[in-house]
Amino acid sequence: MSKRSYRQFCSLAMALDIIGERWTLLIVRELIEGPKRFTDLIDGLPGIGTNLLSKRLKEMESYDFIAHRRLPPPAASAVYELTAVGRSLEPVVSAIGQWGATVILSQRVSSETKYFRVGWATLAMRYMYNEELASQLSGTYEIKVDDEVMHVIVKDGKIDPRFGPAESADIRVSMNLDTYKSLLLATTPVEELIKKGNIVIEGSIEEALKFYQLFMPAIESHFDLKD
Amino acid sequence: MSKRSYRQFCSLAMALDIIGERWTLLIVRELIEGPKRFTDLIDGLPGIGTNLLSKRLKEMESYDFIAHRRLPPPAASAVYELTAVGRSLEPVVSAIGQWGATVILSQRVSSETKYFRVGWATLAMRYMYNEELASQLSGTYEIKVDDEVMHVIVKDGKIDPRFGPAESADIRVSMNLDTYKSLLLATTPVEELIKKGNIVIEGSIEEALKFYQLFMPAIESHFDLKD
DNA sequence: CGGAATCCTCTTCGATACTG
DNA sequence: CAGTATCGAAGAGGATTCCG
Repeated sequence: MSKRSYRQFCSLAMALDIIGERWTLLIVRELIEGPKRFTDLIDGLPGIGTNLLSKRLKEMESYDFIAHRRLPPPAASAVYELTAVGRSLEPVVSAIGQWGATVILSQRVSSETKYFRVGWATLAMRYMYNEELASQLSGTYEIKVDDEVMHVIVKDGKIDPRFGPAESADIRVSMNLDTYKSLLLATTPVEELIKKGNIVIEGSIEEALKFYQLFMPAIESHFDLKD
Repeated sequence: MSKRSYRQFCSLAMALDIIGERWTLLIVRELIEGPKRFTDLIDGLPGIGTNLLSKRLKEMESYDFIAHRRLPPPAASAVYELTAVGRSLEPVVSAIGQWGATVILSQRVSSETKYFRVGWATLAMRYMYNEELASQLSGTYEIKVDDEVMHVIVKDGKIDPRFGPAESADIRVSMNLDTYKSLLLATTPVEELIKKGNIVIEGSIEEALKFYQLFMPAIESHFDLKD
């Protein structure tokens, strides 16, 4: 056995020995949303292969940053969930995610990203939004990408992005994945996407645009990266 | 060719496509210290193998987060250095490093870490020290671990850790790697290490202990992680 | 000597098939 | 549904060689 290791007495290297393996941080991302079953994880990690997921889960459990728990009788299934140590990885996920957002935007690296889950967007929103702008806005916004739905509750300068449809939304927008990509990569102006009908909005367009602005700072900030 | 990719439209996954490969973040760590030559990098990355380092450097150059520059005639060697995009990875390195420090401490994962470079410590100090305590201290502290030397200039609540000996140090401490490990992992009380002569101090012991306190918060904070 | 290419072995990954 | 078993493909790592 004897896991692969950098064998360096350095907190970065030792951390990477633990969380630097392929898929590990993506599993953490999935579990930040909440406890999940094995198959839920498979669905959120397209391409992983059941054997590797199984192996990673065991490693992560041995490091005590996830726990394998059997739910009480009614829903007699087993779930994986983050422990306190696992949750302490949120700043790491957030730092990498933010770096990714700005760099990907600055390089327009859309590549051929085949997969998308709306849960990934809810997580990203949580660390990408502009608090100051959020305090000037309030309401419930429902967003549909392809056939997945999420909604965001904006209130008192905070946002609460959630998976699934809203009970009562002030505004509903829907689009397909390609449109969503051009929206986030800022390859096409929003206004144009709306005019062309690629984005369908139920409710006030102005409010929808304001909502979009909440996530624009990241989109702008890539200009700072130029040498 | 066609690099391996998660192919997910998620900033975390896309970032990991770029920086998640083995060794990549450790190369960034090395270059945060400053521009380095190929062989300097090899020395700071024990076990990497020249072919793999070469491959990683090319990848990183293609993503524009490092640059390969030839120095002017006197020192006619080529160096690698971080670009602005590369430097923007510092928060990532810092977040992972901090997580590593606390978790490693909480689990006493010393493992069999064979390698150590004093440059790794200077980097770690930069994001691990307690600013409030630092403001109550000033002076130049020289630290020797095995046969490598560093020094830290503490002034106005800031610290400046550097590679190499100090021109004039107020306090000099020296120890071997094993002692350094028990010091940082807090497996043995400092006082005992000093008494036993494992740590040799030139100058005020009290001042040396105060200096050590600068880096203790991280050592204490692991208790927060218990479930 | 610094840096890169080649060759070879070993481990890890990824996809599918199979089992309780 | 929740994994285990299997196997070909890709990547890692060490040594050696080649080029300047």
